[in-house]
Amino acid sequence: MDMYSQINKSISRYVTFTQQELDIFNSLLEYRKVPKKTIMLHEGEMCNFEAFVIKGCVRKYYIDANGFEVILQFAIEDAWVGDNSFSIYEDKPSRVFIETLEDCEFLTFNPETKEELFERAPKFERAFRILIQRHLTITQDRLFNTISKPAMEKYLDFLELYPTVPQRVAQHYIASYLGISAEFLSKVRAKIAKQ
Amino acid sequence: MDMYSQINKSISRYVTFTQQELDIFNSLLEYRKVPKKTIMLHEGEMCNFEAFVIKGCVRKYYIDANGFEVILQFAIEDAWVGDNSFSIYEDKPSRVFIETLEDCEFLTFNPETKEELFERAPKFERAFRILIQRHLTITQDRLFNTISKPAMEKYLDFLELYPTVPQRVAQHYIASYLGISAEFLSKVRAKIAKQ
DNA sequence: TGTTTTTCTTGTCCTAGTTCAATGCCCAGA
DNA sequence: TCTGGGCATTGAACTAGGACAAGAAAAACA
Repeated sequence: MDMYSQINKSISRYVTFTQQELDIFNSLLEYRKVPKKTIMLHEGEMCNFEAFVIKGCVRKYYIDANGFEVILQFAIEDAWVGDNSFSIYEDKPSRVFIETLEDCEFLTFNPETKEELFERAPKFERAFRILIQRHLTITQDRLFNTISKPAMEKYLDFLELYPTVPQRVAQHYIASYLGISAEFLSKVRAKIAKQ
Repeated sequence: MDMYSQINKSISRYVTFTQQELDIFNSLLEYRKVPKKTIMLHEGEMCNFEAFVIKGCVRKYYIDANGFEVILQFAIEDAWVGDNSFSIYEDKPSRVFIETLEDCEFLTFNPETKEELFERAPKFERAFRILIQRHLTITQDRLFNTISKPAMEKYLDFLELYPTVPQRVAQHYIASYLGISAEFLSKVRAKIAKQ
């Protein structure tokens, strides 16, 4: 069981590839090991990678006009991170930060190797389209939750959806993800505890 | 200037197609005219279309547990609407409603014709991937705004981003899009007016 | 044209969530 | 083993925005 079996299984979930296609895929991936607390992408930089998480946990976040962080995504094992925003196509610098929260291992593409992949094995275009579609669905659901649910419900939903994350990251990060203050999350938790 | 020139220009924005490819594209599209106030997709149904708006305005929305509507998208000329959620790939029914707010004209795909398009002209896979990517970026920005900005700022941003929409749709729809109550939006507007 | 229905505004009261500050906690590192 | 710096918790005071109600205005429609 080599390091590619994990990513190959993941990419094959909605599209079936031949061994030859997977070989091309794997040959273009670059392995990267990144220590904890490393900022892999700063706002204002061009994002030159798209990373599949083999092991570890990272967060992707904005910083607003008042210096307030808003976490867009926690990426753990089997997830992809990168500035998968549209700005790449308009050559605009990234608006997000990406930071490791644990020691991490990735398999990564850069814009060139990804292009090469699509040229040599066009079926991957489809797989990545579906991937982004899933990402969009998750983001839309989250927007809906953010708007329409009270803090406690949001937190309980989060626990169900990402049961392993609370044990791995600081609570104030989860608060930031939910769009509530760290203090209030603490109060919500206290309320849940005494029920 | 026929009815396809608009959609062809739009789809060619980030990918260049041959005339032959565009011909395939156009031949698979179906023209649809839908009157105002028509619900084109109900929650619980399978979405069998993806529509490019030639003319008119539609809204896409969720209804939450308390019967409260949350608008996900206003689609006007040159935009695409559909339940472009991931659920299509898992054969799950839609969670959203889609309703025309004006008399509308569309060019539409259904799941079969879209598949046929990808088979006969695979380059479209790429164009639709980029399209979804743009959609994702917009949704992420909106999530960020929803979490981090006060109501007035959200409204002013909306005016800048969609300057024509306020003249076309009822204000309480905009409030729902922004995630604030209709009454409060009215108060925000009053405050802006006397400055 | 008047009538009905929908939309918008304004005011009052109320609550979920914020901000700020104080306290204690839990480790990571010397 | 001590120590200092992030974390979490709790409380008190405050506020942005919500809910409700009533009236005004503007569309829709016949």
